[in-house]
Amino acid sequence: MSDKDIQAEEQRFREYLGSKGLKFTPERQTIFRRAFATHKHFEAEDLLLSLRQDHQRVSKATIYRTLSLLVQSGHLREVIFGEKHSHYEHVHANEHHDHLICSSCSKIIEFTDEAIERLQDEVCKRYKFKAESHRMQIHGLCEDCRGGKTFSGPT
Amino acid sequence: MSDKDIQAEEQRFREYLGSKGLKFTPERQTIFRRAFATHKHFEAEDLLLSLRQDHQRVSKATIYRTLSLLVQSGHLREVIFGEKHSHYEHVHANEHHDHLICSSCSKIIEFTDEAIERLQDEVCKRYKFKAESHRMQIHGLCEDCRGGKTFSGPT
DNA sequence: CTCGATGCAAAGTATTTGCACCTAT
DNA sequence: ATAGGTGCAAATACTTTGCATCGAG
Repeated sequence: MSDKDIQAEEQRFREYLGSKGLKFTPERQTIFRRAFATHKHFEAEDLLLSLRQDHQRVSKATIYRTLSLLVQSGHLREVIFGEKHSHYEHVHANEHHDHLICSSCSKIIEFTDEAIERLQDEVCKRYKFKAESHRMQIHGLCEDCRGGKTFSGPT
Repeated sequence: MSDKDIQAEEQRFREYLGSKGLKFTPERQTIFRRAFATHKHFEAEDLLLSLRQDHQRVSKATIYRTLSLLVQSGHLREVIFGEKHSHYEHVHANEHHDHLICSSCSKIIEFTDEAIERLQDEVCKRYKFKAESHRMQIHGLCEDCRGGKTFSGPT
């Protein structure tokens, strides 16, 4: 995602806030930019620490509140990897993908598969279900880890 | 799942415990039976309340400890629906399924789709990934909740 | 100026753990 | 007998909330 794209997204976030009578504060800008500066999954705590390292002080509460807004505005997507807390990833405009999660090294591989997407639509049709979002994860061992067979934990 | 099957599973759980030097206590039996008595998803708290209603007293700690054992023994599967806590479902021997989750009424519809399963295997092959388990969820509105709403699809 | 936003600390949830006593093997 | 199990309450981990103050629109 280019800087220009990020700028555009920031503008869109701004407009989203405006349309809801909410404000675009410096804190929200800081959080927005940091969330889009990284291209991997992160948790609320990661973001907090990352900002702290650069001496940007935003309270934990504001981070949670803003992440929630960014999910509502469609800028972030919540992904849950079997842990008890939320992970986020930013939405590169209309690009959906799913995840392969290595249970040994925790590596996360993203993939897309048109055929699977189509079949999901069919399943929905079968059940007269109106899909809003979906997520699919395959847990197992990645190429590197099947090799040495390092076994480290459950699913 | 028939009573006989459940008996057999209980026996298997007993053996699993034995093989690990663990004990088959009355509490574990109680929890095992209750977990298999219901055929829908449940949370730790549900199980606790259900037992309480029948005047079966098992501590919350023991429930958590036992559910964890049942996951390890392969009797339960953890399913996570985007909420912050775990849901469980018992594993009817080798029958895998996925979920449609209604965001309005929280109804959960189970489905299986051979074609999707096959495509998942292909994705794994593509990434040289050794799958151990996978989960797929589609969030949206169920037939009832779409209610009067006009069809949003084509035609 | 006026709502909405922020920080902080306290309150919630869901789950785990330390410990003294208990029990299946 | 003894390793492991149990209940309880306290501790965790993550997230939300109440409130006084602040600041964007």
